[in-house]
Amino acid sequence: MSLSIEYKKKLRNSGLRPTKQRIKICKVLFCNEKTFHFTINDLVKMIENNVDEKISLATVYNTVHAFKKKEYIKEIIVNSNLTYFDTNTSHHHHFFDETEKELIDLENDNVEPIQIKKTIPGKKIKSVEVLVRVDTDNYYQK
Amino acid sequence: MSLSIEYKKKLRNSGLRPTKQRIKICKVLFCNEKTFHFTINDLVKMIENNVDEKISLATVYNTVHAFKKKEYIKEIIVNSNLTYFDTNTSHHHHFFDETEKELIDLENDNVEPIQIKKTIPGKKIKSVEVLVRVDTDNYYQK
DNA sequence: AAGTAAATTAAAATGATTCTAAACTATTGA
DNA sequence: TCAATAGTTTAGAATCATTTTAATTTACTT
Repeated sequence: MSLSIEYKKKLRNSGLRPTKQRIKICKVLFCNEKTFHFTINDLVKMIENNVDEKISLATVYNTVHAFKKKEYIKEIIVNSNLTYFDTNTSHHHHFFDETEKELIDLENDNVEPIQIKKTIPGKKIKSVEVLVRVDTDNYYQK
Repeated sequence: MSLSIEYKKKLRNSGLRPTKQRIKICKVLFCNEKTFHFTINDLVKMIENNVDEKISLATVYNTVHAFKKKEYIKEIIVNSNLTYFDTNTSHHHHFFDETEKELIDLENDNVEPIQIKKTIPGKKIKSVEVLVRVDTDNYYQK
Protein backbone atom coordinates (compact mmCIF):
# COMPACT_ATOMS: atom_id res chain seq x y z
CA MET A 1 0.00 0.00 0.00
CA SER A 2 1.38 3.41 -0.93
CA LEU A 3 2.11 5.76 1.90
CA SER A 4 -0.32 8.32 0.57
CA ILE A 5 -3.15 5.80 0.63
CA GLU A 6 -2.15 4.72 4.12
CA TYR A 7 -2.29 8.32 5.30
CA LYS A 8 -5.73 8.74 3.80
CA LYS A 9 -6.92 5.61 5.55
CA LYS A 10 -5.61 6.81 8.87
CA LEU A 11 -7.33 10.15 8.40
CA ARG A 12 -10.66 8.68 7.29
CA ASN A 13 -10.50 6.22 10.12
CA SER A 14 -9.97 9.12 12.52
CA GLY A 15 -13.07 10.83 11.17
CA LEU A 16 -11.10 13.42 9.20
CA ARG A 17 -11.15 14.21 5.52
CA PRO A 18 -7.75 13.80 3.87
CA THR A 19 -6.85 17.38 3.14
CA LYS A 20 -3.55 18.76 1.90
CA GLN A 21 -2.63 20.02 5.37
CA ARG A 22 -3.45 16.77 7.11
CA ILE A 23 -1.54 14.68 4.57
CA LYS A 24 1.47 16.85 5.28
CA ILE A 25 1.11 16.26 9.00
CA CYS A 26 0.93 12.52 8.27
CA LYS A 27 4.11 12.68 6.22
CA VAL A 28 5.96 14.15 9.15
CA LEU A 29 4.44 11.77 11.69
CA PHE A 30 4.40 8.48 9.81
CA CYS A 31 6.90 8.52 6.95
CA ASN A 32 9.90 7.61 9.09
CA GLU A 33 10.48 3.98 9.86
CA LYS A 34 11.68 5.09 13.27
CA THR A 35 9.16 6.23 15.84
CA PHE A 36 9.81 9.40 17.79
CA HIS A 37 8.61 11.66 20.58
CA PHE A 38 7.44 15.19 20.00
CA THR A 39 5.62 18.18 21.43
CA ILE A 40 3.18 20.21 19.37
CA ASN A 41 5.89 22.80 18.98
CA ASP A 42 8.36 20.24 17.70
CA LEU A 43 5.78 19.07 15.21
CA VAL A 44 5.10 22.58 13.95
CA LYS A 45 8.85 23.09 13.44
CA MET A 46 9.19 19.75 11.64
CA ILE A 47 6.35 20.74 9.33
CA GLU A 48 7.95 24.10 8.63
CA ASN A 49 11.22 22.38 7.73
CA ASN A 50 9.64 19.71 5.55
CA VAL A 51 7.05 21.70 3.76
CA ASP A 52 6.93 24.95 1.86
CA GLU A 53 3.63 25.97 3.37
CA LYS A 54 2.54 26.93 6.87
CA ILE A 55 -0.18 24.98 8.65
CA SER A 56 -2.12 26.76 11.37
CA LEU A 57 -1.76 25.63 14.96
CA ALA A 58 -5.47 24.91 15.17
CA THR A 59 -5.21 22.35 12.38
CA VAL A 60 -2.17 20.73 13.96
CA TYR A 61 -3.92 20.38 17.33
CA ASN A 62 -7.10 19.13 15.74
CA THR A 63 -5.29 16.45 13.69
CA VAL A 64 -3.06 15.35 16.54
CA HIS A 65 -6.06 14.96 18.84
CA ALA A 66 -7.97 12.90 16.30
CA PHE A 67 -4.96 10.60 15.88
CA LYS A 68 -4.56 10.32 19.61
CA LYS A 69 -8.20 9.33 20.00
CA LYS A 70 -7.72 6.52 17.49
CA GLU A 71 -4.36 5.61 19.02
CA TYR A 72 -2.31 6.30 15.92
CA ILE A 73 -0.19 8.25 18.36
CA LYS A 74 0.04 8.21 22.16
CA GLU A 75 0.16 11.02 24.68
CA ILE A 76 2.90 10.67 27.27
CA ILE A 77 2.40 12.54 30.51
CA VAL A 78 5.65 13.84 31.90
CA ASN A 79 4.95 17.16 33.48
CA SER A 80 2.12 19.56 33.76
CA ASN A 81 3.30 22.30 31.49
CA LEU A 82 4.07 20.49 28.28
CA THR A 83 2.41 17.66 26.39
CA TYR A 84 4.53 15.02 24.73
CA PHE A 85 3.39 12.57 22.08
CA ASP A 86 4.87 9.32 20.83
CA THR A 87 4.44 7.80 17.39
CA ASN A 88 5.31 4.44 18.93
CA THR A 89 1.90 3.12 19.94
CA SER A 90 3.04 -0.29 21.13
CA HIS A 91 2.71 -0.88 24.84
CA HIS A 92 5.86 0.42 26.47
CA HIS A 93 7.14 2.72 29.17
CA HIS A 94 9.47 5.72 29.29
CA PHE A 95 12.53 7.29 30.72
CA PHE A 96 12.39 11.05 31.00
CA ASP A 97 15.73 12.78 30.93
CA GLU A 98 15.26 15.73 33.28
CA THR A 99 18.38 17.44 31.95
CA GLU A 100 17.63 17.17 28.24
CA LYS A 101 13.84 17.32 28.74
CA GLU A 102 13.61 14.34 26.45
CA LEU A 103 11.75 11.04 26.45
CA ILE A 104 13.45 7.69 25.82
CA ASP A 105 11.52 4.49 25.16
CA LEU A 106 11.66 1.75 27.77
CA GLU A 107 10.47 -1.35 26.02
CA ASN A 108 8.22 -3.77 27.81
CA ASP A 109 10.91 -6.46 27.78
CA ASN A 110 13.08 -4.18 29.86
CA VAL A 111 10.64 -3.97 32.75
CA GLU A 112 9.58 -6.89 34.88
CA PRO A 113 5.80 -7.36 34.55
CA ILE A 114 4.04 -5.05 36.96
CA GLN A 115 1.76 -6.78 39.40
CA ILE A 116 -0.83 -4.57 41.05
CA LYS A 117 -2.11 -6.31 44.17
CA LYS A 118 -4.78 -3.75 45.01
CA THR A 119 -8.14 -3.33 43.32
CA ILE A 120 -10.62 -0.46 43.45
CA PRO A 121 -14.21 -1.70 43.77
CA GLY A 122 -16.27 -0.86 40.69
CA LYS A 123 -13.22 0.28 38.75
CA LYS A 124 -11.21 -1.46 36.10
CA ILE A 125 -7.65 -0.82 35.04
CA LYS A 126 -7.25 1.04 31.75
CA SER A 127 -3.48 1.34 31.70
CA VAL A 128 -0.34 0.92 33.77
CA GLU A 129 2.35 3.44 32.94
CA VAL A 130 5.86 3.56 34.33
CA LEU A 131 7.87 6.75 34.12
CA VAL A 132 11.54 6.56 35.11
CA ARG A 133 13.05 9.98 35.65
CA VAL A 134 16.77 10.15 34.98
CA ASP A 135 19.32 12.83 35.34
CA THR A 136 22.95 13.40 34.47
CA ASP A 137 25.12 11.15 36.63
CA ASN A 138 27.92 13.38 37.87
CA TYR A 139 29.24 10.96 40.47
CA TYR A 140 32.78 11.13 39.10
CA GLN A 141 32.72 14.88 38.77
CA LYS A 142 32.03 15.48 42.45
CA MET B 1 6.34 19.47 69.62
CA SER B 2 3.38 21.78 69.12
CA LEU B 3 1.92 21.89 65.64
CA SER B 4 2.61 25.57 65.36
CA ILE B 5 6.31 25.06 66.07
CA GLU B 6 6.39 22.19 63.60
CA TYR B 7 4.89 24.41 60.91
CA LYS B 8 7.45 27.07 61.60
CA LYS B 9 10.23 24.52 61.32
CA LYS B 10 8.92 23.29 58.00
CA LEU B 11 8.70 26.82 56.71
CA ARG B 12 12.16 27.84 57.90
CA ASN B 13 13.57 24.66 56.51
CA SER B 14 11.98 25.49 53.17
CA GLY B 15 13.66 28.88 53.19
CA LEU B 16 10.46 30.74 54.03
CA ARG B 17 9.65 33.05 56.91
CA PRO B 18 6.75 31.83 59.02
CA THR B 19 4.10 34.39 58.19
CA LYS B 20 0.43 34.36 59.14
CA GLN B 21 -0.55 33.30 55.62
CA ARG B 22 1.94 30.47 55.42
CA ILE B 23 1.02 29.12 58.84
CA LYS B 24 -2.57 28.95 57.66
CA ILE B 25 -1.51 27.04 54.57
CA CYS B 26 0.40 24.65 56.85
CA LYS B 27 -2.67 24.13 58.99
CA VAL B 28 -4.64 23.01 55.99
CA LEU B 29 -1.85 20.84 54.60
CA PHE B 30 -0.42 19.24 57.72
CA CYS B 31 -2.94 19.31 60.56
CA ASN B 32 -4.82 16.21 59.46
CA GLU B 33 -3.44 12.88 60.46
CA LYS B 34 -4.63 11.58 57.09
CA THR B 35 -2.70 12.52 53.99
CA PHE B 36 -4.58 13.70 50.92
CA HIS B 37 -4.32 14.75 47.29
CA PHE B 38 -5.11 18.23 46.09
CA THR B 39 -4.85 20.73 43.28
CA ILE B 40 -3.99 24.37 43.90
CA ASN B 41 -7.65 25.15 43.42
CA ASP B 42 -8.67 22.58 46.03
CA LEU B 43 -6.17 24.08 48.42
CA VAL B 44 -7.46 27.61 47.91
CA LYS B 45 -10.99 26.40 48.61
CA MET B 46 -9.88 24.53 51.72
CA ILE B 47 -8.17 27.67 52.97
CA GLU B 48 -11.29 29.72 52.31
CA ASN B 49 -13.37 27.24 54.29
CA ASN B 50 -10.96 27.01 57.22
CA VAL B 51 -9.94 30.56 57.56
CA ASP B 52 -11.63 33.94 57.78
CA GLU B 53 -9.10 35.62 55.55
CA LYS B 54 -8.22 35.30 51.89
CA ILE B 55 -4.67 34.38 50.83
CA SER B 56 -3.55 35.46 47.40
CA LEU B 57 -2.90 32.83 44.76
CA ALA B 58 0.70 34.00 44.40
CA THR B 59 1.38 33.18 48.05
CA VAL B 60 -0.26 29.78 47.75
CA TYR B 61 1.79 28.87 44.69
CA ASN B 62 4.97 30.17 46.24
CA THR B 63 4.49 28.21 49.47
CA VAL B 64 3.45 25.02 47.73
CA HIS B 65 6.49 25.16 45.49
CA ALA B 66 8.85 25.68 48.38
CA PHE B 67 7.33 22.67 50.18
CA LYS B 68 7.56 20.60 47.04
CA LYS B 69 11.24 21.48 46.68
CA LYS B 70 11.90 20.26 50.23
CA GLU B 71 9.63 17.25 49.70
CA TYR B 72 7.16 18.15 52.40
CA ILE B 73 4.66 17.48 49.64
CA LYS B 74 4.97 15.66 46.33
CA GLU B 75 3.79 16.59 42.87
CA ILE B 76 1.90 13.83 41.06
CA ILE B 77 1.82 14.05 37.29
CA VAL B 78 -1.45 12.85 35.88
CA ASN B 79 -2.28 15.01 32.93
CA SER B 80 -0.99 18.05 31.25
CA ASN B 81 -3.63 20.55 32.22
CA LEU B 82 -3.80 20.22 35.98
CA THR B 83 -1.21 19.72 38.69
CA TYR B 84 -1.95 17.42 41.61
CA PHE B 85 -0.09 17.31 44.89
CA ASP B 86 0.09 14.71 47.64
CA THR B 87 0.79 15.30 51.32
CA ASN B 88 1.87 11.67 51.53
CA THR B 89 5.57 11.91 50.81
CA SER B 90 6.44 8.27 51.40
CA HIS B 91 7.46 6.34 48.33
CA HIS B 92 4.31 5.07 46.69
CA HIS B 93 2.40 4.98 43.43
CA HIS B 94 -1.07 6.02 42.30
CA PHE B 95 -4.30 5.06 40.71
CA PHE B 96 -5.99 7.83 38.78
CA ASP B 97 -9.73 7.51 38.51
CA GLU B 98 -10.49 8.93 35.06
CA THR B 99 -14.18 9.27 35.87
CA GLU B 100 -13.86 11.05 39.20
CA LYS B 101 -10.60 12.82 38.21
CA GLU B 102 -9.22 11.70 41.53
CA LEU B 103 -5.99 10.15 42.77
CA ILE B 104 -5.88 7.08 45.00
CA ASP B 105 -2.72 5.91 46.77
CA LEU B 106 -1.19 2.64 45.68
CA GLU B 107 1.15 1.66 48.44
CA ASN B 108 4.50 0.17 47.64
CA ASP B 109 3.52 -3.17 49.18
CA ASN B 110 0.78 -3.44 46.60
CA VAL B 111 3.12 -3.35 43.62
CA GLU B 112 5.75 -5.97 42.90
CA PRO B 113 9.18 -4.32 42.92
CA ILE B 114 9.86 -2.76 39.54
CA GLN B 115 13.00 -4.01 37.85
CA ILE B 116 14.33 -1.79 35.08
CA LYS B 117 16.68 -3.84 32.92
CA LYS B 118 17.82 -0.97 30.73
CA THR B 119 20.30 1.75 31.62
CA ILE B 120 21.04 5.05 29.93
CA PRO B 121 24.78 5.76 29.77
CA GLY B 122 25.76 8.75 31.88
CA LYS B 123 22.34 8.96 33.48
CA LYS B 124 21.12 7.83 36.85
CA ILE B 125 17.61 7.02 37.95
CA LYS B 126 15.95 9.67 40.11
CA SER B 127 12.54 8.05 40.49
CA VAL B 128 10.31 5.28 39.21
CA GLU B 129 6.64 6.21 39.18
CA VAL B 130 3.73 3.96 38.32
CA LEU B 131 0.40 5.45 37.35
CA VAL B 132 -2.54 3.08 37.02
CA ARG B 133 -5.46 4.66 35.21
CA VAL B 134 -8.82 3.25 36.20
CA ASP B 135 -12.32 3.84 35.00
CA THR B 136 -15.83 2.87 35.99
CA ASP B 137 -16.32 -0.85 35.33
CA ASN B 138 -19.68 -1.08 33.60
CA TYR B 139 -19.32 -4.67 32.50
CA TYR B 140 -22.59 -5.69 34.12
CA GLN B 141 -24.43 -2.66 32.81
CA LYS B 142 -23.74 -3.48 29.16
C1' DA C 1 12.89 51.61 67.32
C1' DA C 2 14.99 52.05 62.71
C1' DG C 3 16.61 50.02 58.86
C1' DT C 4 16.55 46.45 55.51
C1' DA C 5 15.28 42.27 53.67
C1' DA C 6 11.55 39.42 52.62
C1' DA C 7 6.51 38.65 51.93
C1' DT C 8 1.93 39.79 50.29
C1' DT C 9 -1.05 41.30 47.06
C1' DA C 10 -3.79 42.60 42.94
C1' DA C 11 -3.18 42.91 38.63
C1' DA C 12 -0.66 42.13 34.46
C1' DA C 13 1.96 38.86 31.70
C1' DT C 14 2.80 34.35 29.89
C1' DG C 15 2.24 30.30 27.30
C1' DA C 16 -0.02 26.21 25.99
C1' DT C 17 -4.24 25.06 24.33
C1' DT C 18 -9.03 25.77 22.71
C1' DC C 19 -12.54 28.36 20.51
C1' DT C 20 -14.66 31.40 17.03
C1' DA C 21 -16.31 32.98 12.97
C1' DA C 22 -15.31 34.05 8.42
C1' DA C 23 -13.31 32.38 4.20
C1' DC C 24 -12.34 28.29 1.69
C1' DT C 25 -12.67 23.42 -0.17
C1' DA C 26 -14.53 18.95 -0.92
C1' DT C 27 -18.52 16.19 -1.68
C1' DT C 28 -23.25 15.35 -3.00
C1' DG C 29 -27.04 15.17 -5.78
C1' DA C 30 -30.13 17.39 -9.08
C1' DT D 1 -22.01 20.63 -14.42
C1' DC D 2 -23.38 23.50 -10.80
C1' DA D 3 -25.23 24.79 -6.90
C1' DA D 4 -26.10 23.40 -2.06
C1' DT D 5 -24.21 21.88 2.11
C1' DA D 6 -21.12 19.88 5.07
C1' DG D 7 -16.61 19.88 6.63
C1' DT D 8 -11.89 22.44 6.90
C1' DT D 9 -8.56 26.08 7.53
C1' DT D 10 -7.10 30.05 9.44
C1' DA D 11 -5.86 34.16 12.18
C1' DG D 12 -6.87 35.95 15.93
C1' DA D 13 -9.38 36.04 20.26
C1' DA D 14 -10.46 33.59 24.51
C1' DT D 15 -9.27 30.62 28.28
C1' DC D 16 -7.02 28.87 32.13
C1' DA D 17 -3.31 27.56 35.07
C1' DT D 18 0.69 29.48 36.44
C1' DT D 19 4.32 33.12 36.92
C1' DT D 20 5.85 37.74 37.21
C1' DT D 21 5.69 42.56 38.58
C1' DA D 22 5.89 46.34 41.40
C1' DA D 23 3.91 48.70 45.11
C1' DT D 24 2.72 48.08 49.83
C1' DT D 25 3.14 45.68 54.11
C1' DT D 26 5.40 42.74 57.49
C1' DA D 27 9.16 40.35 59.86
C1' DC D 28 13.80 40.22 61.40
C1' DT D 29 18.25 42.31 62.94
C1' DT D 30 20.92 45.29 65.71
